[in-house]
Amino acid sequence: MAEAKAIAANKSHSEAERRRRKRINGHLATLRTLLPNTIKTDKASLLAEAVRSVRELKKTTSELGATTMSDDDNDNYDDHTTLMKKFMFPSESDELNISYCNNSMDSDGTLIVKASICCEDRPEIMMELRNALSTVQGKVVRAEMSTVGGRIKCLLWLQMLENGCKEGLLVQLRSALKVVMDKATFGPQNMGQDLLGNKRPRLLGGPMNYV
Amino acid sequence: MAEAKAIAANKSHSEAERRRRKRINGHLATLRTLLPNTIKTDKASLLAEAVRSVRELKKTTSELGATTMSDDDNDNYDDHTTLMKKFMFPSESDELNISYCNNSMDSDGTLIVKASICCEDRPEIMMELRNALSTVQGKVVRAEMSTVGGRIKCLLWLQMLENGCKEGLLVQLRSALKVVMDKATFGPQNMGQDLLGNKRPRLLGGPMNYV
DNA sequence: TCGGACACGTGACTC
DNA sequence: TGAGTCACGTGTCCG
Repeated sequence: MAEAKAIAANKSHSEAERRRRKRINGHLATLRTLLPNTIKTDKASLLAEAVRSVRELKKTTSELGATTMSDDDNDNYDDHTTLMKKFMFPSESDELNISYCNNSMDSDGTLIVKASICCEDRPEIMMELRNALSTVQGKVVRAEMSTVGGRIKCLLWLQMLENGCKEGLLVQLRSALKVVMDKATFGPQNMGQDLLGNKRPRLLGGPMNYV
Repeated sequence: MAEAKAIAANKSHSEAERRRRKRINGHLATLRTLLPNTIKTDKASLLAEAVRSVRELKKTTSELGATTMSDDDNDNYDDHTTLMKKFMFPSESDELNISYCNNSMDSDGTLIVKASICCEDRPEIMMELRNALSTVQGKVVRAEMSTVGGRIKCLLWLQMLENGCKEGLLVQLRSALKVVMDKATFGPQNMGQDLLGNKRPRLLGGPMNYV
């Protein structure tokens, strides 16, 4: 009796352990298909490669300034639209943010500053941005922009040439961009023409057909 | 004698196995520090999370069109400059590429096409790009640009609204962008003014001081 | 008491 | 042969 019990217990125990191993090895196999250069390596090397890849990919995305997706519990990342929305989409409210970029010390000691502006879109905005940026002692080394529904979001990476008085440069940058942002909403040409129909041409966003 | 041998062999065997387990668990621990939401989960769940993260990060980088870094053996990714160069930098030669974007089927069945153009920079190029794109039945949902040394590289993501005659749209897009690209090099205003000194204002790149 | 998760030592296999 | 890796069953701890 007791012996039969013990045998049955042992059996279920080993079976449970087998299931556990199967789960682990299954994930390992999946990982192997996902990673490159991992066709014939052993388990430990596979995990080392996984660590390396995760580090590299995280670095890439953070350098690009992409929002980390793991911040919430939404697992629905299957369509392009969702990714775009999470990555960089103009929001309904005007926004102006300036921050130092991660790992931004350049080889020659200059600093990369990231600025983002979100406001109403309009055709003159590129020229205005150019004018605004010309007042700042920094060089735009990268830009991204996206528009939807008549609003524009623009990300700018500025290489700050002068190491001295960083704070002053940031203040200048902020106020210069703020002018652009506010003009989009409160500027005269906007107040007038918007009521005539939204037919101004745009570089980005909106059906291009009627331009 | 033989028995002592056998015991010694068993000992080294179990020690080797112990080392192996230690290596594996070490990588697992590293992975645990790298991944979020993995403070108190078991080994299998950790690996599942790793799989999820790798998939997500790969998707993010591929959507952004970043070059996969694993393609070569250069491990020196420590500075911003290197990353930028690998990601997107204007090259010396004019380039025009059009391709379908990975995972680009949008929820409403439209297609995302990625176009990249690299040519000489000039202030009118934004306006010219806008004009060129207005001739194509597609909507620019995202753009990235970067300039250095008087050259510009521009990445465009276009959402193709019409499913029919895709190829025709791509041909139109290509020829429209080619006009912009070639005008930068061979256009009249370039031929003339370049010799007068390169003082034309630029939105991106180049010292902004003298604008 | 069960069931899950882990580390351990061992037999089998490969180079 | 010897050193490495793997799957397995088992002992142990925890909720």
